[in-house]
Amino acid sequence: MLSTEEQLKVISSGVSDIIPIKALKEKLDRKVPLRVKLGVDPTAPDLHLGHAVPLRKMRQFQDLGHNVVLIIGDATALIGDPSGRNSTRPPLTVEKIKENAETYVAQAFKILDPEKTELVWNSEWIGKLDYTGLMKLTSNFTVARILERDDFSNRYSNQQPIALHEFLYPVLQAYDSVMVKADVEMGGSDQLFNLLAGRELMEKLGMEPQVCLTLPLLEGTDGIQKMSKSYGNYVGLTDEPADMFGKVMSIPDELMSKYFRLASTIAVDEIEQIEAGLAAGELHPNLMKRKLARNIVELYHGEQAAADAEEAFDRVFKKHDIPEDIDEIAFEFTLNDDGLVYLPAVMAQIKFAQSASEGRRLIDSGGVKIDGEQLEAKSYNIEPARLAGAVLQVGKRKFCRFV
RNA sequence: GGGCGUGUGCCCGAGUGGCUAAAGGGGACGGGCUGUAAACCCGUUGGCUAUGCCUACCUUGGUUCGAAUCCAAGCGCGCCCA
Repeated sequence: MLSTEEQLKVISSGVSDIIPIKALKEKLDRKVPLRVKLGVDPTAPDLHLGHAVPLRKMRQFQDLGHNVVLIIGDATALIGDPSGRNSTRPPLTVEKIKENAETYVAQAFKILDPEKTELVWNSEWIGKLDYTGLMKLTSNFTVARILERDDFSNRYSNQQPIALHEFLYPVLQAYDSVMVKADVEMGGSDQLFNLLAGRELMEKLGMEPQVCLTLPLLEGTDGIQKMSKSYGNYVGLTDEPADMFGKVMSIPDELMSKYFRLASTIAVDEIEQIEAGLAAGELHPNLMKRKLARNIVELYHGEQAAADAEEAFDRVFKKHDIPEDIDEIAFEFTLNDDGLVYLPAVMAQIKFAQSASEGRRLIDSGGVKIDGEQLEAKSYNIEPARLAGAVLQVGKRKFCRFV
């Protein structure tokens, strides 16, 4: 095992807080593998790089020789985490939870080392809690303590309802920590309250309290809002290699370092060199972003796919060529009275434009090419011979070949 | 239960009888510049083979030659009183 100092360097890379850092040092000094806990809500079946952040951090712990406990919160999912919410979440059905959990685990093991992962469902112990148990458990927390939490106090003062069972969420999450005897629990920075509740409960029950490690939220490809499916700025773990590469390339430069630290497998020492090189202007941002993109694609799709994705990227965006693999579309052209094809309608039908009107506008603004040749404004009607077997390009990234 | 206010395009938001397919901003998209980054510049942003036609300002009905704009009811949201 590496020295405490060396381990801390890796562990603290990219994190937003470790509370208390001193306790973590003491734990590491014992040279005994730690139990690192991450609880996940089986609510989001399609994971993206934002979800991968805590998983990556878990993997780093594993690589340092520690063990991780991944808790599927199937019991707590019935409540729904109130973190960052201003209203009660609708409860999930049991079947849906199972289904989500399965996809989650499948994707999570692309990152985690299965050998060093203990996978548990918290219904195992929460489901066994009886009335007496629940009373004992909840008596460890006061209403005032729970109400301190921002989400709750805001809702309370804004006269928005807080259902009684929502108070149980932090309590049960804390109970998870007790049951798995966690040394470290990690979560997003919005999870701090829940993590601290675990620390508090363990202490009350006479256990050594866990260390809370929070990770920053990862911004999406727009560089502004947190990565989320609903903002359309996410990089999905199951995205096609070429897409994934392109999306990573499109993140703002300022975000590179964060992505390196939170989403890539590149070693901390090397990241520090890259950061220094970029700051000094010795390394070109584009090359470094490529490195990042390649590494991330490699992680989820393998080396070959990453190399192919980069090549395809260059082809289209550097050489302005047509990509190798284009969707081939068997399309029956309908001819108008002049024996021509009305292209805007075709574009709408193959979803390259929202409507024929938009298709017309795209043509007028020079965004449409046939076999690489830009169409002039108002040239809506095309000879069928020109389209047969030709490649239609709309904008920078939409291609198809008519067959 | 009572009183008041509010509802506009993807989002915010102006408009308060005809000049409104609806100002302005954001976002998005297209073009230019580039490193598919950022910044910046230009353009587009309801539908329709289209110098015009059609559908649109919560819903339904009404007033009017004419309504996003006035009236009524309903629905949603918000505030105040009980």
